[in-house]
Amino acid sequence: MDRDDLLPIGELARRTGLAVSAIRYYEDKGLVQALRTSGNQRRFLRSDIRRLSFILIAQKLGLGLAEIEEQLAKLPQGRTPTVSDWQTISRSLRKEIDTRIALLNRTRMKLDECIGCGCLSLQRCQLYNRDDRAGAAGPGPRYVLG
Amino acid sequence: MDRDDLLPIGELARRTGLAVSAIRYYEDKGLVQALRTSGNQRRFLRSDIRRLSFILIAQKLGLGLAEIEEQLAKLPQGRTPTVSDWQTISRSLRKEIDTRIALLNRTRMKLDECIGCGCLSLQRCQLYNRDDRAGAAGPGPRYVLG
DNA sequence: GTGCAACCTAAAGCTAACTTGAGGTCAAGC
DNA sequence: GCTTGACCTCAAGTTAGCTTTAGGTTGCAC
Repeated sequence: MDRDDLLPIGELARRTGLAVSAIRYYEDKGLVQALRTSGNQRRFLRSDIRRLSFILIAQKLGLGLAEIEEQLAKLPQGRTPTVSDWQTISRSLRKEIDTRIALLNRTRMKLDECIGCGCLSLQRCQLYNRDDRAGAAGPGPRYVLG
Repeated sequence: MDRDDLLPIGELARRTGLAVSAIRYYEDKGLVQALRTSGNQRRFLRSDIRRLSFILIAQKLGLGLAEIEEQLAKLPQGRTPTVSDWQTISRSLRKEIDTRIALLNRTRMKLDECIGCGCLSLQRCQLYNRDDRAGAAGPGPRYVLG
């Protein structure tokens, strides 16, 4: 881990596509940590590129920064993350993706039925009928939204 | 369309699971319209239940209110939406879902490769390698994020 | 040793999508 | 006719996730 492995914030921004201000914001929120030069400038580890990239991907999945931090908390404090550190965290992300795909499939199936029956605007709609007919099973399109 | 078909805002809230304040907000944004009683209270059509439910579903898909409004704009102004009105709009939503599922599948595939190779933390990562190795193809995990 | 881009902090501003609060009105039951 | 809960408006507040602004410092190149 020699000097050359330490990146100034601008370089990290270039590598990740993030804005410098965003990275500082993440540091503030505890999602990344930076070393400091004698002149108080931030210096990041190479491994922070992955860390930030992970944040980007997880965000796309709709996770909030707080949840992402929980995931990242599984990574080691002092040392650079190993292969299996990232494997653990990736698997967890994969589960998240699976869940989302399943939910979308469910929604799509219901929607297909709707397209067929013209639902969404009719009494016999699979999505809303329960509430609309009975008005007792709790409000809204919860059937589809889980 | 007699009197009984007109719902006060609280009833609509109950039916959709939305907060009264949220419905007022949507009206303000032009997503729903309300009739008014002589005493200036809002009265909604039954069909607004679907309209609001549609908003809820579309939101779950990550659409913003502005985009949702675009969709809803396809519905007729004066009259109650027909079967085929909703079919049109549902099909459009279905496309959106398809896109999202495809993106998630792509991300998952890449992530699977990563779990196998330990990526995310290594040089040979499929997700980041391009940038990290070449540093030229543009920043960040764009490969996966599209 | 000087210039200037890149860096620093702290605070304020921004957008989305609402909620909350203040102060007042409406309408249905007793 | 009075109480009470549901309704009204308008303005301000809230959370997330940043960006922008202002005013100042660092560090590398010439």
